[in-house]
Amino acid sequence: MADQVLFEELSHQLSAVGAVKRELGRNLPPDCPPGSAGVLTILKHYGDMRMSQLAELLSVDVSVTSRHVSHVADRGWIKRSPDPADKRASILHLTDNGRGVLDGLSQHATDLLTDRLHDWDDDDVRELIRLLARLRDSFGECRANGKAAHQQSLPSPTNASS
Amino acid sequence: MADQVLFEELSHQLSAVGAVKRELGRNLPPDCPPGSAGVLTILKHYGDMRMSQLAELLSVDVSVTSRHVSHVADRGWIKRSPDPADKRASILHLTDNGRGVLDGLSQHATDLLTDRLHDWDDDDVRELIRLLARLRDSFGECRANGKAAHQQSLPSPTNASS
DNA sequence: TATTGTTATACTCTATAACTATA
DNA sequence: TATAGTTATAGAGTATAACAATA
Repeated sequence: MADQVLFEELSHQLSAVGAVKRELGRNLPPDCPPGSAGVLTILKHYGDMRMSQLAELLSVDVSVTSRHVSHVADRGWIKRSPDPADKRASILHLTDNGRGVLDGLSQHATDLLTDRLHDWDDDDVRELIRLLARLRDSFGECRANGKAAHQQSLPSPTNASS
Repeated sequence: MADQVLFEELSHQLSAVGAVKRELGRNLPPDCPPGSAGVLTILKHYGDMRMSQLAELLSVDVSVTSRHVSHVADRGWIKRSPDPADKRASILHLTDNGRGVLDGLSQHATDLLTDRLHDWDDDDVRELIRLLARLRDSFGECRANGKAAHQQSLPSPTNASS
């Protein structure tokens, strides 16, 4: 348990992350805004899933996810297959086309980070990843209260294409 | 220097921070959106400054900063004083009124973080703050290339009210 | 001529609420 | 009745460009 001064400072630093995120979101293909990139990234990372699961992993409302999904589906970057277990739902699947787009995005992000973080060593990067993931868990638990079933049914992160 | 897999993961985790920021931005007073809170926070943290410096610290364009500043100035939370050294510029100053609003915001953020991060210890919080600050520096340096003068003229962070 | 700051415009992201179809 | 997704609406953030005043 930390004290108030630390929490104020953390709050401050979290706000500043926005600039980094915007920088990472620049120079994307015109048809691929950050929201679309997020969809593709999650699908590659975790594999096929339903809309509701994707929304949970993106940490945004299902309605928002629906629009992003439509955007990438219109461009053939993902495919919506009917879910045999529930006719209301669809299974979202990253297409080869989408995988190609994602490879470009990934390369762009890597290039930028390679430049900006040239003086970081692996341990610091790993530590930052670990703490951000934990931060997200700490905030996400309460949101998933009482309906943790989907966590179990989610596939583990698998970089299927690499 | 880290490798591509780490950078992809970092990019992914950074995206997820948005949910935490939105959670922190909820339940603010109706007249104080996150952008206003950012202005007040920076002014308390660093002291009086000009619009351009504030924009730099917020990591957004001056035009955006101008709008946020107008919003909080209209409500008497900051004061714009003419800059004796340059008639085009103003010095932004946090008022007592604004300090009061900020105390409320700060309390809200602290309460939320106290709840969510109840199982974190100080060291992990400090480490996350350190890495986020460094991340910001790594991205900020390039932006200030060739015009680093303002960095020297900025007062050091001082929690003037605490 | 260059710089500080303001304003108009347009784009993206987000949540809420109402709605359809299925469970 | 409850849940999966879609769509319409509205609010907030941001950047670009054109502009006024001053350096």
